[in-house]
Formats: sequence, C-alpha cells, structure tokens
Amino acid sequence: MVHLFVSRRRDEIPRWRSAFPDARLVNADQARVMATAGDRIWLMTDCPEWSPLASYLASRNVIVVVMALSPSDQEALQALQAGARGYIHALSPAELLQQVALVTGNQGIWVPTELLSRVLGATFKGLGGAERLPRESLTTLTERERAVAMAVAEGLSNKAVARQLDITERTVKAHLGAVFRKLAVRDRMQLVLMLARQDERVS
Amino acid sequence: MVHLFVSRRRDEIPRWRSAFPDARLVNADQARVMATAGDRIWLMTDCPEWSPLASYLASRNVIVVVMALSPSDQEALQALQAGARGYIHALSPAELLQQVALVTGNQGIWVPTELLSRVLGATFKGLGGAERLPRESLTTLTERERAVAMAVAEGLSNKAVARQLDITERTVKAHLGAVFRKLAVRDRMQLVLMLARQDERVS
DNA sequence: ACGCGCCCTGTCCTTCGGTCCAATATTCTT
DNA sequence: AAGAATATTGGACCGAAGGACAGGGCGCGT
Repeated sequence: MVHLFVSRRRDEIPRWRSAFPDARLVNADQARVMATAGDRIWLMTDCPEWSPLASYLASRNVIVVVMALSPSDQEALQALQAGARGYIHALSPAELLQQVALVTGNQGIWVPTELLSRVLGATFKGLGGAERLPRESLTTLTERERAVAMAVAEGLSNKAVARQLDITERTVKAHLGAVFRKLAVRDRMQLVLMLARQDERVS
Repeated sequence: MVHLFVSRRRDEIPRWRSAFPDARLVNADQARVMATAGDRIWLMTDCPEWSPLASYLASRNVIVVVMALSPSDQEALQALQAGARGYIHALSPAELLQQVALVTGNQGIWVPTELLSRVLGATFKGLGGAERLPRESLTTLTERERAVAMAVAEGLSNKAVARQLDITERTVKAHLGAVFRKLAVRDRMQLVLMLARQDERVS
C-alpha cells in the first residue's frame, strides 16, 4: 500500500510527509502508470486534468482523495462524482490527513462537515424530495416559545428578550431550550439560519 | 462511548450484539435522553419519528447511523440530511458494522457504494446553479476576515472556524473582532442577520 | 531603515448562552 | 380526581464569545 501525492508543484508541503513519512510526490503522468489497486492517491486540484485522472484511478480501485487549496462545493461534488473517496483542504494538519486515510481506506467517504450540509441541501432540492416543514415547525411551539423564538431571531440577547416579554432571563432560557429541542437545532445561530432560510423560500 | 441500538422491535438482531457485545437495545424515547456527545446510535427506520430523532441526536454530537431493512435512495438522503453519518442495511454482517463504526467515528460518511453513485448523480444535476454569495459588499474586509465572516455566517462556532481555516481559536476571534468593527455590528448574531438580509436583496 | 497593514498567537477577564438539577401554579384533558 | 402540558422561576455549572492588552513575523512602499 503506497501513498502518492500528485501535484504540479515541485516542492512538498511539510504536513504531507509528516503524516506519511514514506509517501512520494509525483506528477499526474507518473501517478497514472504507478498506482495500483489499494494505493492511496492524494490528488491536488492544481493538476490540469485532475478530474478525469481521478475517474481513471478510481476505476482501478485506487483510493483517491482530492485536495484543494481553496475548496468549493462544486469542486467537492465533482471530485466525488469522479470517484474520489474524500475531499479536503490541502493544508489540513497531519492528524487529519491520517484520519482521512483511515476513513477512506475502510470504504468511508470523507467530506468537511460544513460542505456536507450544503451539498446535501442541494441534493434534496435536485431530487425534488419532500419539502421540510416550513411554517409547520413554528406551530408546534407554544405561544410563549414562539414569542421567544421570534425575538431571538431578531438578534436580541436573552436579557433583551426578558425585558421585552417582562419575564426573567432564566425563563427565556427555559423557553428557548424547549424551542431548540422541538426544532432540533443546536443553538440560536442555527435557529436564525433556519428561520432566515424559511423566509427566503416564502419571499 | 456507548453503543445504543434504537428500534421498535423488542428482540435484538444477533449480529448487532456480535459486533458490539456491550451495546444496548433501547426505544426512541430512551435514546433521546440517554445519548450524549460521542455515543453511537444505530437507528432503525421502523421507529415512527426516526428522522427528527436523528436530527436531534446529531445536533448533540451523537454519531448516528441509520439502519433500514429495505434501503432506498430517498431514505438514504433523508438520513444524511438529518445529520446521520451512515446508512446501511440492518442485516449487515458484524464486520461491516464495526467498519462503519470506525469510519463514522472518525468524521467519515458511510453509505453503500452503489447508493453513492446514484445519489451523486442526482446531486450534480441539482447543483447546476451558481452559488450566490454576498462577497461584493464585504470588500472592505481583508481576505482572512472575509473567510472568517463567511464561515460564521454559516453558523459555525469559533472553534469550528479555527479547525476549518487551520488557525487557533484566538486568531478567529481577532479577525472576527475586526469584522465587527468594520461592519459596525455588535456580535455574530447581527452579522448573520446582516448577511441574510443582503442575500435576500440579491435574490 | 522605517512605518504600516495584515496575519497569527498568547493571557486575562467578563459576560453571555445553554444545560441539568430542581420547584410551583394554572389550565385543560381524561 | 388524576394526569398532562404550559408558564414561570431558582441555582449551579460549564463552555462559548468577546474585549483588553501585548506581542512576533512578513511584505510593501517611502
């Protein structure tokens, strides 16, 4: 099992070697002829024809991870479509590279989490999948919970909401906790993003 | 780190225990209250509200793998959209279950390969349109500040942004402080609201 | 050489946000 | 009458967020 880094640049990035001491840096043509089933190819997107190369290698059971200096959603999709098992930032720390190697080596897919959510969002729309509950979600809330949620969505702090509704900050927290639970969001950030996205659709 | 199998049925499937001898079989309600960050939840789709439950657990940093007795593309997408890290056949052999646990436990995604290609095919079509980004108005920001601002606008925490840009959390705060000053906003809440409003205008 | 802006990091401190442990009163349902 | 849901609050706890202050390094223009 061999690690090959494929890039147009002649110099290595230190973290690559630190992650895989016995890796080699090669160009696209070398990779095409050298790689065999089970090898790991780390393919930089600065190569002119990285996408077809990834397809070719993947079809030969080579584990391909695409690396980008400035990752984007479209490129990530292109990489996965080409058969790559992962897509990461080229300057990821060594431990992360090793983790990616572990995951991809076990039939797993590795994509940065923040990319994943956006990619899947697009997927769902593209498939015409079932619409998420838009206003429905707010109706599951009680009157007070809704009031708190709306105020928070305006950007108010817990203390400000408490003043506005004339209740204790503690009570605001209680209601807000219920809102988080019911809408399955982590924190107020996810709440405002959720409501913002909803507004978008309506308008 | 605990393994919990969540299903409506009362009897276990032998391969589950064979894969994870100290796992427990619980119902949906028990899982909701028992699971904490880092735990592994194996969620059967025979549970009535498995999708919202997956969302809730995923938001609490629980590793969720959805299991189906008759897998489908649509259901796989739904599972991943809900934040599940994997989607497999409920009767998969023990070794496969362990492999999935390894992959998902290392930030990986696990889906059956034949499913993946179909899913990505649909995805690629769906994401044809260009992403709309409010970059124009952020011209007063430096490159780094803009990167941080965009990440924060996605709802990421400072720590998450730090991981993504491979800098310390402290540096993220520094950039973010500069962003607040330049854009004349008080905190990250006002930032996301400002960017959300802008997005609206563009569309 | 010097100043300047940008990028990165550190420590210390305060406030805010969120959860877990409660408890009490009211209303509505069964 | 008993039970469930709702609204309200308390305390304690811990991590996240943000500011204040203080640096070091790098590139660029004068």
